[in-house]
Amino acid sequence: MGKPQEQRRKEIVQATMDLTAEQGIKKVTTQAIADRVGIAQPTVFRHFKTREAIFAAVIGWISENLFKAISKGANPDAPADEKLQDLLKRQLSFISKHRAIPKVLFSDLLHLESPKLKAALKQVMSSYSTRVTELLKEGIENDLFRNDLDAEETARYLTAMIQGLILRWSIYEYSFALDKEADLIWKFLQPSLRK
Amino acid sequence: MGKPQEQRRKEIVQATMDLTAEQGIKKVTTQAIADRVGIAQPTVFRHFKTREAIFAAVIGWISENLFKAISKGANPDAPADEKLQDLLKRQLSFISKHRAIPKVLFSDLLHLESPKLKAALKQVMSSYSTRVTELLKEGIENDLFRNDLDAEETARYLTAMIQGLILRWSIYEYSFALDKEADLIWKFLQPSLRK
DNA sequence: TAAATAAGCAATTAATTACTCACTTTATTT
DNA sequence: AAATAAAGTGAGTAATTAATTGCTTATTTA
Repeated sequence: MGKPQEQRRKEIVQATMDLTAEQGIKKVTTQAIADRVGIAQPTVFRHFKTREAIFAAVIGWISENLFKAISKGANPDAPADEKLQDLLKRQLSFISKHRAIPKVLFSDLLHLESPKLKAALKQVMSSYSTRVTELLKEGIENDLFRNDLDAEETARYLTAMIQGLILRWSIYEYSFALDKEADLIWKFLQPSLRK
Repeated sequence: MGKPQEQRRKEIVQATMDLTAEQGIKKVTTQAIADRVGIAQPTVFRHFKTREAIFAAVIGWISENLFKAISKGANPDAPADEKLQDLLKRQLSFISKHRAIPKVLFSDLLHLESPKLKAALKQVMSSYSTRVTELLKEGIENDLFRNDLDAEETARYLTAMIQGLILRWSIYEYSFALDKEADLIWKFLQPSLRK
């Protein structure tokens, strides 16, 4: 045998993410993945049934680690506005370390190419949006945010803004520090959120 | 001869946009385009040198018509805040009528697949951003907007929010009225912009 | 240590698809 | 009406690439 199953799977997922960040999804062929990992192309299919399954695993990895990143070490007793700001910071910091994310997020995968992957990505976004909504509701109840805010609607705006920011970061070849944007955005939105 | 050059080119561009809206860029093969137009596949290459050239023409069409749509009939004497709100409305209204736009905007085209198309798309976005910046500057000078706003930065946030909104609209299969969002967003951002 | 199993590979396949070629049809020009 | 040239086509080509197959090698485990 070669390397044990689990390790190889991880290597393949990691290589796929690296290649995606560098070259975009379309150029990530099973051959390219194999080359990067240092195995033959058919061996890839020993570990994943299809190419799509590899990207499903990538989305799984992103999902799992994004939620770890935005919750790990967060202070649950902080006021809601601080928790929300912290969430933004952690999210942007995490994404800034994983450049494959925007390429996966803004790819043809999302656009009917693969219904399964699309559903998986929607799930990630939806969970994220729910978390933002919760924090907004908490903040509204505690008089930290304007009480005429619609939490769901506001969460959609926040999410939209972040996604747009990430798109720009990706289009401009990661040429600015994504994680530094969190404070600026927060400052800009303050008047729209604050009581 | 068949139809005159210019008309066929337009038909091909239109068919490409329709197919892109329905099925995403990847599935828009030259065969699919030919079928939709009602010509043979090789005939497509009489009118466009390559598939990429077709998409370049699509981006050209979007660019041209977006700028027509956001300027046509606008009142140049209105105050800057009204003009900005109007711009948002017109933009969302235009995009809501052309569902191919998000698929082109959020496609692998943008991600290193084709440097030329990427440059073309960047150009469109950049022109749009410039227009928003101008209106913001005008509004700041005329005391309609907060004078501590950074026009460029604020334009980026606005653009990001709109792009994020469009992404959501596309992911959720156009299931909400995009053009109705303009007023809501404007209302939400009011406190962050207004003097 | 033998049997079973997992991991690996070289060689191929099958499907897709942008693009070409040689030729025909149709419209326009002189 | 003949000449010209643009528009159109059927039949290919060449390249790419996900996935399969049959066989080999290494690792467990019974």
